[in-house]
Amino acid sequence: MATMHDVARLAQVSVSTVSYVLTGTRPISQATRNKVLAAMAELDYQPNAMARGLASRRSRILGLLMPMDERGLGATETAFVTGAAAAASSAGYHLVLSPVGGGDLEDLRRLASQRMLDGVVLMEVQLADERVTVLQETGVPLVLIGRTADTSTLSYVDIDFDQTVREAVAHLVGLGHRRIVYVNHSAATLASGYGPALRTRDAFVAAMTGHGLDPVMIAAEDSAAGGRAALAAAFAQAPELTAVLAMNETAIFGILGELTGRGLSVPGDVSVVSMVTSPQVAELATPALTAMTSPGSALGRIAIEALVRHLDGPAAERHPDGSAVERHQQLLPCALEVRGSTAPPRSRRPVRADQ
Amino acid sequence: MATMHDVARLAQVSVSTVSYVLTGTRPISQATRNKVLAAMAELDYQPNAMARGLASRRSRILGLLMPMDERGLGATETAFVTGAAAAASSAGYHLVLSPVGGGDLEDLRRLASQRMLDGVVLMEVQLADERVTVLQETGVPLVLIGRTADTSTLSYVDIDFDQTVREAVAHLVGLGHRRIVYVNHSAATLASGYGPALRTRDAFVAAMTGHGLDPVMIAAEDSAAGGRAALAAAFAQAPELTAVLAMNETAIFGILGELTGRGLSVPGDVSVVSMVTSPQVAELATPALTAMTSPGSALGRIAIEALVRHLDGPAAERHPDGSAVERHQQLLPCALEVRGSTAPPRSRRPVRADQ
DNA sequence: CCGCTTAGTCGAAACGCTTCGACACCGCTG
DNA sequence: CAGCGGTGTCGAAGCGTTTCGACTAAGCGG
Repeated sequence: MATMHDVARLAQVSVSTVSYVLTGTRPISQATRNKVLAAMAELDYQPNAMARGLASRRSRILGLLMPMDERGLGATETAFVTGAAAAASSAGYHLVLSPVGGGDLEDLRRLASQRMLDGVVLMEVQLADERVTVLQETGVPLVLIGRTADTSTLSYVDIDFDQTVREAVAHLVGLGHRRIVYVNHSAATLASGYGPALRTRDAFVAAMTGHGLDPVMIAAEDSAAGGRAALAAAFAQAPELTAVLAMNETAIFGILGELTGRGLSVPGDVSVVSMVTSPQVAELATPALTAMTSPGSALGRIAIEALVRHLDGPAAERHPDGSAVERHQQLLPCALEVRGSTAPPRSRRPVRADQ
Repeated sequence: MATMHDVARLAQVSVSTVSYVLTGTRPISQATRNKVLAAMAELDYQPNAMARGLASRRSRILGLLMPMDERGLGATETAFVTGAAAAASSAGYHLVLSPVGGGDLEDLRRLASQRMLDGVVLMEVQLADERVTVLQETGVPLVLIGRTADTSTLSYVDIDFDQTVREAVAHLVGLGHRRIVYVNHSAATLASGYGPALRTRDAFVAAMTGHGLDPVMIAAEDSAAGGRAALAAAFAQAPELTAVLAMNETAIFGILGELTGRGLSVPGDVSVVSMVTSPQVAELATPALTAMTSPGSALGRIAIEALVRHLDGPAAERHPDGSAVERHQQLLPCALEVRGSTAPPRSRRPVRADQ
């Protein structure tokens, strides 16, 4: 491994000059620059990231902390990651993903305190999230995807669940549906304070009552079986339902399966809208699902851009004691994409008894 | 941020002593150790990863290079990642995931040359994979998931596709199926030299002819539509088929949809086996799919363990010119898990014309 | 009681880079 | 022609660790 010394010697300049060529911190004449560049090329020189980081006190590495649970990353999360990676790379940063499990809060603190990460994006934030507290304590610049309950001191980017639900409901109501059931995440997830689940619940109630309709919500486990059970529960609570709005991307296949099992057709008998879903997943179903497409890659890009702006910003105070560090707080709506799973309700739908 | 100097001063010892307490490189008396530990606790000291890395020439960071395409990480890949992360963490390493897109070979070289990664695991290896070459050139310790065509100088862990296909076919043949169609990845994927697709193709031909049966393979695009088209093609080529073996996790939902669309029931009319699939995905379908479950987390764990063994090994030469660095080469089979999508074929299946 | 190992500690030299202060040289202005 | 601001370059002092050689004080066999 060639070092800057080697390059400097070969180019017959001082080490600092080589450094200036690399970083552009000070003006260097074209002639010198060329000599140095030539030497670097000849030696196949690559700067040592550690040394650079130590001396400059910035690693140019951004961390994306993603909880990795067993059910994997959907296309939504993936879009998010790729958007973030692209944004980071074009800002001259590396993005590393760190799969942080649930339990290791101490691990998180260590990771953040070791000064290896210039900044951090935290995904899947809960309304009350200890990880946020821990990260804030370490003083590492932080942007959230999702929001905690109190967002006053935080930067975040999140989906505009309110508007998303409102649009979805409007779409169904516009088609003529009156009896719409919302299949949310599980009761346990709701109880744990998972923001999207809670916010969509409230938004659904608001949207439905706004249309003068009765909001029926079912909590479903994140599995196909959960979806089936949810649909059964839905028919029990609202036998005359004509439309299902589902937040639970995993349960939706169970919902569809159960619908078919009951001899009901989609969208003939029941319309289905999937929320916060990627086109890829929506296309998996038969018929392809009308869905609220999440702004995945935009979300990632914006989060990183906010972080970078903070890092590269002029007077970016790291530990401002009360001083006004600018916060970036932004909501992005999902876009309605109509596919084959929604249609006007049958005008005189034959009432089927719940089996 | 407290430094070692601060700790040393507070504990009234030298800096090197603090370092020895931390690393255990040299014996330290219990009394001194306690003083130092107390000082560290009091100052909330966290070693600076950069400085440590610079001085010791090892970052204790392992990279998991994963191509992130638009269709996201399945549960299989996720299991893989979590397995790897757990193994890394218990070996005292951090695991970072780097989403490397397709094009940036130069980027890859830079990443690997910057001495920020002690070792690298590369996922989704193609039979002819330039990334492998690039990484080998940088001299960074490397373990592959998957294999290139020539594996002589490489360490890898991979799925035993041969055995997996053999078992899947045996399961179907054991049930009485004679006419089995294999739905592989797309023709383009095959042409690009994607190992799993090629190896399973060959294994399928071998397994079927071994049973005295005629192997029919269809290439399907990675989408629901691709699955539908594939099924249509399958019926065109083998109208009397009673079983489908699918490698293409994405296409399988299209296959199921098309089957239903044709009025065929699973497993009554046609049995379906999904290969290299996670239980989570298998459960999404109705009925739940009989599948060959991939050894995801074991794969990740083993890859990392092999890498760590190489790094922590006694005389681990980084650039051995011809010397025998031990290679780790291992194949893991997928496990057959029978669910609801396979059954004996109808003895006298009513022949349906292709629509 | 003498040299020899061994446990325990220290000081200083790296590690490979950034960055600060200094300085030389240039062409200008007044 | 003194003085000045700008440009281009250098040397050296860090950045926060690890690690090496050296030193001291015991402990011990002969």
